[in-house]
Amino acid sequence: MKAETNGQKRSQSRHERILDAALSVFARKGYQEASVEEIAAQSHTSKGGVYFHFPGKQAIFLALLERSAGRLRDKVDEALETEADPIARADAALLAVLRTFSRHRTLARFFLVEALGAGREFHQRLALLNDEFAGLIKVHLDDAVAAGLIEPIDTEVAARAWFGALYAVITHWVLSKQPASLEEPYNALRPLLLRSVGAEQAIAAPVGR
Amino acid sequence: MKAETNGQKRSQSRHERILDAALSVFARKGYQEASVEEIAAQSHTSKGGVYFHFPGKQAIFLALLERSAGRLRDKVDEALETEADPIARADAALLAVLRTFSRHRTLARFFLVEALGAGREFHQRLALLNDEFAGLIKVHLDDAVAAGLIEPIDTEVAARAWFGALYAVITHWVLSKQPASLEEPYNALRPLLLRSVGAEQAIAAPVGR
DNA sequence: AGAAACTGACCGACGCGTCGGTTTCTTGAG
DNA sequence: CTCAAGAAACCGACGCGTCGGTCAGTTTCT
Repeated sequence: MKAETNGQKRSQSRHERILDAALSVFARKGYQEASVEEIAAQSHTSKGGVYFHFPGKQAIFLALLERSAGRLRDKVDEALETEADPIARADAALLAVLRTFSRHRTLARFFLVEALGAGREFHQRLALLNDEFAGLIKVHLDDAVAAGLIEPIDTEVAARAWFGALYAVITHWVLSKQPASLEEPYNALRPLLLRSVGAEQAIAAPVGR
Repeated sequence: MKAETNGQKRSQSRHERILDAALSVFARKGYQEASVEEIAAQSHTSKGGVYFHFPGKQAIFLALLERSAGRLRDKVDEALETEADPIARADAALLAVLRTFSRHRTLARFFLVEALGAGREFHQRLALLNDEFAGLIKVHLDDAVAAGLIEPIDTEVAARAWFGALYAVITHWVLSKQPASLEEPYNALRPLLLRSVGAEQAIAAPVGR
């Protein structure tokens, strides 16, 4: 199919431009305060143009959420491929998330702060995404237990605790302006997480920059 | 001064009733969806009556936040008095928070979920409250380090990690309907937290019900 | 020529906050 | 104790700004 016409290309790029603008506006103003008009202006189109591509404001937000989650997922998957040891894989996943957010503060703000303020309709989707990531950690902790690397623990709770700890550290970084890098606090966090599941021997050198 | 007149008493109780209603409505609908009208109805008063006691919707929310935070603080302070050992004190603080939320799901939902969705104006205040609680944990971890109970670590990050872990576990409990009690997951969480700061010897029997 | 993409003026719902008016309480003089 | 007068508390209809969403008309592509 030679469906890759100019029209579709134009449409495609406009579609992306709208999402880019939405990310910027949502991160800057929050969901409620962001107006469709402003997203339209920032993507160099008009309100009607936006409504040609999306059925409504909510859909823009959801689409942006999915796109962002997908990109984050890709980063994590990519990082997972470089490690074999279960503990190292979990560690790599956390580090990948942290590095992505570290480079894209806007994304971090959107994901961790503004998404929660977007309204009841999104809590469900957000909870699923959180569960997905916590579940990812859990899988590797389970592997580590199975491999005898760490002693048996409640990996469900451990995974959620890791997730929450990472979440708290990143969110604090997003909301304050202090630490230039996220990797510095992570170097302090990592040993804590590893020790918490009884994997002190796995504590390696600090992550480089 | 015998200012404790009937009028002030009536006013006081109405004031409280409005906050009680606001807690219920905010927890049920979220900040944006909650209407002042509905809060008025639920507190058996009128819109004008509400506006006599509060300058606006935002002020109601803020007042409720402060009242709730104060009550939680009291619970924590109370729990702290029963323990002497720094690690036990930090543990007691966490448990007090957990138990309070466990008993008042509405409060938990308001504090941990809806408050974030209330808008940009509240992030500052919320961040301060979080810092306050994380700071409380930090103090006791510092004490534990000073007393040689645990080895020196970055207590700032450790405190935030503890906070985040607790936060994640409670939030998951709020959003899902599964575990009847919060104390069960906490019994799994506690050893993790203690181990994370190298205080395994302090792991005592599970908390009773 | 016809379809797809886009424009922006306009509509309508929604809900916060206001305000003139009413009820309930407090006070103190008779 | 009684009652008038002022203060405090309360009521609810309405004004008004805001913004998501619509649509008839225009431009750009195939």
